[in-house]
Amino acid sequence: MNKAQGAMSYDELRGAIAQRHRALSGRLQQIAEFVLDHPTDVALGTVAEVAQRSGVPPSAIVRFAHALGFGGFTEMQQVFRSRLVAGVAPSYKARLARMKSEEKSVLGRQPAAVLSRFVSEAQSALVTLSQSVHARELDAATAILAKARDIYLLGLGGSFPVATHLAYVLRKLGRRVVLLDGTGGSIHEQSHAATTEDALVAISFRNYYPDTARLFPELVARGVPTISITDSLLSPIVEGASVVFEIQDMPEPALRTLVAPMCLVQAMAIGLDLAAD
Amino acid sequence: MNKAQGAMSYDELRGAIAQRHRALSGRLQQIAEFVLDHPTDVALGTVAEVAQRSGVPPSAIVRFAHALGFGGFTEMQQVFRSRLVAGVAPSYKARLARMKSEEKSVLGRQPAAVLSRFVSEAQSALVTLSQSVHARELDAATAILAKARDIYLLGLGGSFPVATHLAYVLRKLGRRVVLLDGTGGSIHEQSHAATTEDALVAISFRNYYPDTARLFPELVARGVPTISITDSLLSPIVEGASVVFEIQDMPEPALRTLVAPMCLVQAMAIGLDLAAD
DNA sequence: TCAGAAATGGAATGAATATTCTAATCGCAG
DNA sequence: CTGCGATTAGAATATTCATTCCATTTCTGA
Repeated sequence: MNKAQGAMSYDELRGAIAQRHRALSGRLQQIAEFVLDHPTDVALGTVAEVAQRSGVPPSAIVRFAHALGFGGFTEMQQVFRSRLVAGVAPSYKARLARMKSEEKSVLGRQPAAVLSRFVSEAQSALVTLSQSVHARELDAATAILAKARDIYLLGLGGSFPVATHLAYVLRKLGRRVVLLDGTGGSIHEQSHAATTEDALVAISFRNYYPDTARLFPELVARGVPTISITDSLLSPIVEGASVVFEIQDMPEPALRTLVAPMCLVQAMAIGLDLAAD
Repeated sequence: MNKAQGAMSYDELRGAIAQRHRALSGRLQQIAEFVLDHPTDVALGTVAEVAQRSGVPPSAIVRFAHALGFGGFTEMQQVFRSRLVAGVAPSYKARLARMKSEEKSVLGRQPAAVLSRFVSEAQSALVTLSQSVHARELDAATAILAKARDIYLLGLGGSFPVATHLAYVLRKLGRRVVLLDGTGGSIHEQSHAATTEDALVAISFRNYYPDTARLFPELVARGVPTISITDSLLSPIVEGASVVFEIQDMPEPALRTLVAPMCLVQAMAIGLDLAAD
């Protein structure tokens, strides 16, 4: 009733409820048991819904929140909601908050701190990658590459390193690769020979490089099987693609690490090689 | 507008949004992009909040929901909430178990298994990186780059993606960069203008690219301050370097992920930018 | 350039919601 | 059995919210 409950984590709240459980009145104990058993209902439901499911009148729910030191049900609900967002987005929220705060502090500006920040960012990007990429897509992608005579790679601007890396690995594995980099003329000319017998791997993140957005539909229209690696289903290289890998939470261009797409393309290339035997 | 949207999963909704995106009007497209980027905000926020964060009037949000075939915002929100609920149920343990089982199942030859192997390799590479790089070296490196007029980047063969990535980030930050890639002539000519006022970042791993081994000593001899990123103190770009970053345990060329050097160069670039203010 | 159509923004509206208030009930000591 | 304080339930209330409506602006095609 007296504690400051301003910023409380879900686990702390669980502890507080368990601790005070004995001291609560009958109805309030009943509610305590319900909310610990059904935290998701509390997070997303209204007072009336929670009241009905736990078999108490709505006002009792509000009294329960008051007894725990919250200003009302809405305030308590925030804690239950934080549990949901923590479960679904281990990277996103924490990353934004951390970057914001560290960016301004003196500590965050020292190169060593910057490095450790990028390392942990890369870690979470890898976790997200392994969760969001499904076996079906990878199988489809390697199948396309296996049948391709020549493999065309389209990745410009910030995505160029990914394309060059994939080119390097594929060539090491003996595949015929055409890297569309615009050197010595237009990309159009470089890609002119691509047919339905070949394959295209396109990589593009915001802001989508104009040439990529322009060339991609042309190759799709010519019937070239296409694997897209991008950060949004709305990107210009999604429509018409045979396989799409979506890599979420790419930070702004200067801050993105490319760790996730680099890993992905390498897994594609090596997986292709292993499956071929 | 016509589909029955009764029971729709979050992934299905994503697909539907992406599919109709082009057919939507300007404002609605803007909202489509926002909701795909901030699904959590949509799940937990009110119409007014979502409207404000996405920079549109509340009525537009409702029209967006209608355009997708929902009866209103509340109906659409249910789908976004289902994502939160799904994310919290199979918690940490289940995810780990899934990775473990996938790793062993039916050989490690399936593409999905290959990906998870690269991911965990990359994870450990990042840990090693943050342990082996010391603040003193990073400070020295950023100091060199801060004083440099032009920054020359030398990374060929398998290291080329690292060089292009560093070039991209440095240019985004407004630095003058010369990427030594041998396009349109010899690398020697490209590097001819480098002086003691400039700086060189050299990246090379086994087997050391011949051109790199040849060019590096020349620039050192001309007194160009040099930062080397390599995998052994015996590599040809160590002797004479002002700062050396040694990244150990690099696998054979085709299998290496470049995750560690990518992170390192980015931390260098951003650290340089933050320290400059 | 103009007319018609589509889209947009903002205010108005009515529903839904959390909260408060009060009368009734319960528990309990004397 | 009685009276008092704590507790409760449900109605009343004030607030917040989603939705609708309409005047205005912005596209589109001739």
